[in-house]
Amino acid sequence: MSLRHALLGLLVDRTASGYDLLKLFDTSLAHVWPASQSQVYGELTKLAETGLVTVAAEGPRGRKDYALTEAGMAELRRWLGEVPAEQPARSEVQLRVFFLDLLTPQQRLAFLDQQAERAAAHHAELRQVLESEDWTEAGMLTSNGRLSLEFGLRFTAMSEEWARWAAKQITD
Amino acid sequence: MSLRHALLGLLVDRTASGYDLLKLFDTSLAHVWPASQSQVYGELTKLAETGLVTVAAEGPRGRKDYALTEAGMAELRRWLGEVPAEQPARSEVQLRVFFLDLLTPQQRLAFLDQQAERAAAHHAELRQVLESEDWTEAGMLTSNGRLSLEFGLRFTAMSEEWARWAAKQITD
DNA sequence: TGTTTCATGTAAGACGTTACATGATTGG
DNA sequence: CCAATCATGTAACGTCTTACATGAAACA
Repeated sequence: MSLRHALLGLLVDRTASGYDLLKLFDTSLAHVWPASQSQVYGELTKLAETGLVTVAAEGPRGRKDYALTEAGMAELRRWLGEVPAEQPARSEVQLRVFFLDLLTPQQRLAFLDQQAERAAAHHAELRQVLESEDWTEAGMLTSNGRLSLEFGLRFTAMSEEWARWAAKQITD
Repeated sequence: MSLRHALLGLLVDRTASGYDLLKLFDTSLAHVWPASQSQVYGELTKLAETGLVTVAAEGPRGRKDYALTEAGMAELRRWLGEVPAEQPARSEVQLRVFFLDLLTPQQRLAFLDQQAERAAAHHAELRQVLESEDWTEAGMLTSNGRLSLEFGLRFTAMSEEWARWAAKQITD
């Protein structure tokens, strides 16, 4: 139930509509916990029913401004205090690697090259975020966002290196 | 639909029952694409209905030995030839990092330390697999399995380093 | 006035998890 | 004969994706 907690977390220092939250997801949380429109609206309704958030105000086009309740804040803290369960790591790319020898040598190499390129592109994208963001501002990329971004940078760098290494391995 | 293709892939060089496949998942594919018992049996039934696999033989306790059909092999190759869609990376851990400042400084440090320990433990586990497996044997860990294992090793090493780095960052 | 942006909602279906349910065979 | 292992299946429930549907307000 991480989506629920992501929403609660985003509502800690602002009140927001589903529409606003959706944009926050697309910017700050996109690489960490993506969510679709229907999911966000659905979850907000449930959250309001449970009393973890309330509709603090209604705006122009049926806009509902949600605010975190005390119960919501308590739930968020409870979740953060929990020891997270180890989540099963699923990687379609690694699954393909398992069956790589069903491809021709050229195809294998092309696949790994492509993965390397992809990781490099993603890395560059994150680097741009790092350089463009104003880390002192109270946007959503606080110092914590910086930590998470660093993880992304390291992950993409590692992924590219691995793909290059793997390509070399299968060339022998 | 990766589960489907994982099953087809495992049936390339052996015929196997759902029970056998389940064990293969728990050993070789556990870290790449885990699957539950009900999922495996359900998918095999669908696969047989579609004609991608057939029941080649029936054994003792209602055991069904599945074999890959030509259509199944074709589908597997088609899938492997495809350019994989970039999959949304969800990480509960990184989501928690985003909201880390709702915890006390001690809790934050404890969380990151725990993550570092977890990554280190996972890394050690994979290293054991690397050292114990006989890579020349035709078990399921072929040279491809080696590539995938290397990814796991690098990923867990990177994760630990990141967590240690992050812990240092928040100490300042 | 017409296009863009804001804004919310629902429905169908795929995928995954956990739990329940059942029974045959093997080996000690 | 009893326990462990082999072996399959179903049902309920939660999550996520894609697509459909609708309309108000802002702005040019």
